[in-house]
Amino acid sequence: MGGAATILHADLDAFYASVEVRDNPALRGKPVAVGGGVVLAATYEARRFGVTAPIGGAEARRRCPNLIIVPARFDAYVEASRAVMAIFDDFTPRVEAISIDEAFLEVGGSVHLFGPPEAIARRIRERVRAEMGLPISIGVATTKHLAKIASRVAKPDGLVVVPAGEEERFLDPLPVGMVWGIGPVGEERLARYGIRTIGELRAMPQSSIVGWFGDVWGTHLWERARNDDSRAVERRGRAGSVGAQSAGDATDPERRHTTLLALADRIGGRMRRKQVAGRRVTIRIRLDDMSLLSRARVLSGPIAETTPLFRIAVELVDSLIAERAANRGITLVGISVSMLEEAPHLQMVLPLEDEAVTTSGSRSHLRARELDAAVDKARERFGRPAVSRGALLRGTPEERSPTEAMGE
DNA sequence: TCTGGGGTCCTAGGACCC
DNA sequence: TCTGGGGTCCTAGGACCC
Repeated sequence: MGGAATILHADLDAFYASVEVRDNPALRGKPVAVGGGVVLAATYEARRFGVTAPIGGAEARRRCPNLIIVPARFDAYVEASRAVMAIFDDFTPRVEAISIDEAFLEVGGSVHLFGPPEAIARRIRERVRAEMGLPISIGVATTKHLAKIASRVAKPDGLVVVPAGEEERFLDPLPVGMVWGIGPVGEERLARYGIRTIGELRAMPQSSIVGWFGDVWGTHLWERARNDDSRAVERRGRAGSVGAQSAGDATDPERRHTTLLALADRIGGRMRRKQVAGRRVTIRIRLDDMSLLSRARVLSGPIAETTPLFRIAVELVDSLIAERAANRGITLVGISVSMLEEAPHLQMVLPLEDEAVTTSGSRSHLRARELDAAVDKARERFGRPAVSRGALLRGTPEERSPTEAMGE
């Protein structure tokens, strides 16, 4: 089976909460949660009381009366994440960041410089502790999947190495919920067949698992149970979608439209900053019973402008509500844009570009682009709240703009 | 215990084409 | 005569991850 154990999975412990404790020593050793309405992260002292993301703030206080709740500072977390990833880069060029607080590292090529993988893992942990003041756990194994499980077992603030040849002995006693991709629903389904550990899952014939979970998923799970995972560590390309959502009462149309505009604006701004545009717009609503409904539209050309995105979203959301959720409470709305393409020309409107845009798009498309550019620029100088787009909300969507900015 | 916001991937079924 | 099989694209929904 496979080669040597050269894949690291590094995972910062209780990341947001650890940053808060680091920056405010008075919090050290105390039960701390980050968030407000909902707990986003909690220190291990708080977890002992059952405070885990994502429970509500009120419930968290009930479980742990001494809990200290601090608001999230996302800028600080992004900054800390970048610095930690830069430390990883010092040990290997093959770093695959999979979220703000975790990454895979392939260190097979770094052994001649820094010693065996276990030594590299130890040095990384020391540097992150010394330079960033943050605890980090690392798993070392022959595959990504196993390294990820190993880092979970290592938590908090630990290191677990699974040498080549030891994979099954390590995996078999662990609960199936540790397998990446098996959540509460999958765990429950497997329990009905009497399968609770990875070893029990591994003992099942592939045909049974495929029968339960479908072709693709079943095969994935079967392979993961036997550590059959050949995925390489690769630097990530850009994301496949850009989205935003907002929980809260959106039953009233006016309020809903205001929320949708804010979401479209946030998404549009992010897309323009990343220089991408997308062809599919998906909206999502949540009803008062927590059920979710979605609707999508594929456009003939990609968009990244706030105005058309807003108008398409309103249309999809309102028609979905009219057809499927009239007289129901709406508790969340969300927009997402996918099927992204590079769009390097989006950010600025230059004089020369006017012609190109007018011939390939419509006149209103160009105006939307100019408006976006102006708003983006003003925000850069004066900050977000300085500029709002009140005019878009007056009247019905149809009255606002003469042309649909989607493809022609 | 009724819970945020950002994502990914998969399934099933329908429309449509040859 | 309503009938094959294969492929692609799209829509809606679900589960999962951090």
